[in-house]
Amino acid sequence: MIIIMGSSNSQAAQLLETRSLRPTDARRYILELLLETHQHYTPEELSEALRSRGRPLSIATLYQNLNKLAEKGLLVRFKGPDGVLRFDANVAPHHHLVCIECGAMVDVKVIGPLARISPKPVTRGEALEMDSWSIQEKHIEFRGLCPACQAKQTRKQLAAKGSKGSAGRP
Amino acid sequence: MIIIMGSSNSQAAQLLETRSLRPTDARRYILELLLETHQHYTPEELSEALRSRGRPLSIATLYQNLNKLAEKGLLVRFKGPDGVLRFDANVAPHHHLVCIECGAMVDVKVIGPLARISPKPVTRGEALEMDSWSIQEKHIEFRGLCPACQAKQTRKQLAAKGSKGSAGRP
DNA sequence: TTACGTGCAAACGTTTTGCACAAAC
DNA sequence: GTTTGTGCAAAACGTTTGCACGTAA
Repeated sequence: MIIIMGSSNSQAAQLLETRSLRPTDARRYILELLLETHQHYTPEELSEALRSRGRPLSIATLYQNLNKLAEKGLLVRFKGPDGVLRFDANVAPHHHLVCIECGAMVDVKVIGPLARISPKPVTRGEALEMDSWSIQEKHIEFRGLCPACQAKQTRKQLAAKGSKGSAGRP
Repeated sequence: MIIIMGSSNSQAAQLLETRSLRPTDARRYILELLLETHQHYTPEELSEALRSRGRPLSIATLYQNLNKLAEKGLLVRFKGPDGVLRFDANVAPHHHLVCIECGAMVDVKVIGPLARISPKPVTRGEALEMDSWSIQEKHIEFRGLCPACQAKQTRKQLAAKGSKGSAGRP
């Protein structure tokens, strides 16, 4: 087997090997796409992206492989706040920027004294229970509007107004 | 903000009135249950809880009313990290303790300099984009094991050991 | 009376599974 | 040759909807 141009092509195959997964086309295509784009794709988005790359996969194969890759730790499988299933090739811990309009997600690190952040009960009944939780991880979601949805909203506002407005925004 | 036990009967009816919703039995039962327990029920859990209180509702009625109550702002409708649909009668902003095993959720406030926490891009492509997000809200999820799942896990470990033990293999 | 709420059953979109065939080891 | 992966179609799951009947205003 010859490997040319060492970018994510070989990386995907290598990752599969490290988990004793057969480096089939389907798996490489999926993994390459997620590694290259750093995006948090839904199965549907993946299906379309793969088709548009000339690598269509049956829906069953797609789901089977996404689940297998996640099970082996090569992908993170999760659902966004909107409940939509997504997969992420960035398996290191990180936080998220989430668009409240379209559900888009971007990975972020956190700047600031995160260690000092701690929970405090809101309701009486839960206060008792809280002591006995074992907290293992803190995950922050920064919620707002992604550039695209912001632009859409701005456009809508301008259209609704008519005359007065502010400077253009790229 | 402590709710006196036993007063929620009329409270539910009152809340319904404030939103011009007919105080039907179905709605009162649902709202009372959520107000009393401060829990983040799934539709299925609600259905069972209502049945065990002698107030069974058809699944259609349950969903229809949950959605209507959420639409009117009496409940918050959202999906947990596991993607399971849940409803919460605590409509004030708050953070969550989430069980990574069973998905249980408890409301918390946050102690600490939350204002100083800010995002920072993880990946190259996203760094450019990040500047143009408008962040409106920070939501923290404290992830770990709830008391019940902790106990379950401890029991399992004890059972698995017997005498000597070292590593556990996932 | 008239509008709205209920509950059944059927529809819906998403994800999973059973199976025969094909590919990888 | 055995094990594993693929893809089709069908099943399963949670949620929503159409409709006839019942109930609150």
